[in-house]
Amino acid sequence: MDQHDWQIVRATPLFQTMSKEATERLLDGQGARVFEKGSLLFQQGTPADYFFVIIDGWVKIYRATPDGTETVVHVFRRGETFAEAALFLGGRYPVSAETVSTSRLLRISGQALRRSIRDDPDVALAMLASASHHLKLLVEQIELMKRLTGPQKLASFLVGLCPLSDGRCKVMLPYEKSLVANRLGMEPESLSRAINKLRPFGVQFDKDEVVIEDVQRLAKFSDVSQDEEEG
Amino acid sequence: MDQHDWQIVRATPLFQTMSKEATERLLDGQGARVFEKGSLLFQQGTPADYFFVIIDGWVKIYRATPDGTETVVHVFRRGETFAEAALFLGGRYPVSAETVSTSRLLRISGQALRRSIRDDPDVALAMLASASHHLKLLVEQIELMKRLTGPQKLASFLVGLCPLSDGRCKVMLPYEKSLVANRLGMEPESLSRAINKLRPFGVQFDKDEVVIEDVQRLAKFSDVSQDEEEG
DNA sequence: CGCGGCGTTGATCTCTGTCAATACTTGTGG
DNA sequence: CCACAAGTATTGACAGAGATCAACGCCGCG
Repeated sequence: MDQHDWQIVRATPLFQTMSKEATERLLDGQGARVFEKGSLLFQQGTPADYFFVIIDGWVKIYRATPDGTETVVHVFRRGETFAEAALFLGGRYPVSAETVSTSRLLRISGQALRRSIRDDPDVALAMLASASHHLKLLVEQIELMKRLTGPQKLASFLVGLCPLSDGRCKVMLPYEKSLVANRLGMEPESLSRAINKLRPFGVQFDKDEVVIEDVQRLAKFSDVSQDEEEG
Repeated sequence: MDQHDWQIVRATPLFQTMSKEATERLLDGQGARVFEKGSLLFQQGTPADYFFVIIDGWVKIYRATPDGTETVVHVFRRGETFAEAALFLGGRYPVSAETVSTSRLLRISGQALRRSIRDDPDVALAMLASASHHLKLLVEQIELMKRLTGPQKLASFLVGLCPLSDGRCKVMLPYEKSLVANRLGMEPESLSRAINKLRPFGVQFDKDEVVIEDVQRLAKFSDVSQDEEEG
């Protein structure tokens, strides 16, 4: 693993509070593996033996429903870990995971993790911090889903993509629009319409490139009751 | 703490995998305290020093939004623990908590918990199992919110209230309908209408008493696309 | 008795899902 | 280089679900 990858690992919520030694022990000298776009990392219901660190790329976590449709629970990005929780839940993944872009991932053994937790209380605390962080993310997502309209959800999604919190900003949609739509709990058609409704607020879409005139204004739009701004 | 309370504690996801000794150390000889309906247990943004075990009653976890409305994230019941996660998240509660019925709660110090985790790896694993359980609940709730219509959400809520998984069942709504509505992500008016739509499926409402003719039928209704049953 | 909180009902409107038709993109093979 | 097919995105028309607004009933309480 090179210096760059190491930096990303050390910046994750899970590893940032963990000691250098404990981290190295867990990684066990393994490097990141490349997964093509669309690779199934694990499937709902199968034994949970590993968790993952995303060095680069995007991974969707989803549940398949009886009638074949899938519900995207979350899409993780570079610098995040996922599936740690599954290792403590009776040994089976409660969701499925798939790369939605070509990605580089570290795979870490659940066995090793358990051993580390037993050996080093700090690892345990780091795990708890990371799990709590995930909880918080989900809580926020629930709130978001309940409160906001389609265009507002899109706005808050875009704001989350921006590296800056104000001013002008150009970002790229990290994955397909149909996935963005699912992620935001709407149909692709509704996403298209949401995109148009955002245009008057200084958001220009061109393919998968998005130019946001004023990030703060967009953030405001996603927070306040929709018609308090000029339309 | 009497025998009965102890049994409830030992049945929680958190304590069931924890040793008897570790549990006793955490409880520290303290008994359950009674909280009137409407008691604020902690407020979003304040320092997170304790977590709670519900011996009896119901507690809502919610977030206040800028414009004054509140979004209910979850309502916990007897035999559940909550706010553990907050103890590992930079020291502040990210949500508020309030009893929605008169309740008996155990309050456990975050300090003591951290100490226990350092002393005993099994406590750490129990905590992780519990956090993972909460994660799973939230994931399920997200899926539920995205996929189901109002009546279906109500149906799945009622099924969750039933002690049995089939046959006839009579339950009481544990808290006000307006809270049920918020919990299910809809307006009180829509809940009223959902109640009516469930009547043809063998669900009778009388005030806060609900008689369900056939729990399994109701469960099926909440799972399948709405119009596959007679209506 | 009258007030206030909660719940229901009705009318209306808005948003989103659905279905169908049409672009646009990409990759394939001639 | 072009033709074609498959996947993906957009647009329009329509219907249904739910929000909103307003009115009213119910009930507990001073």
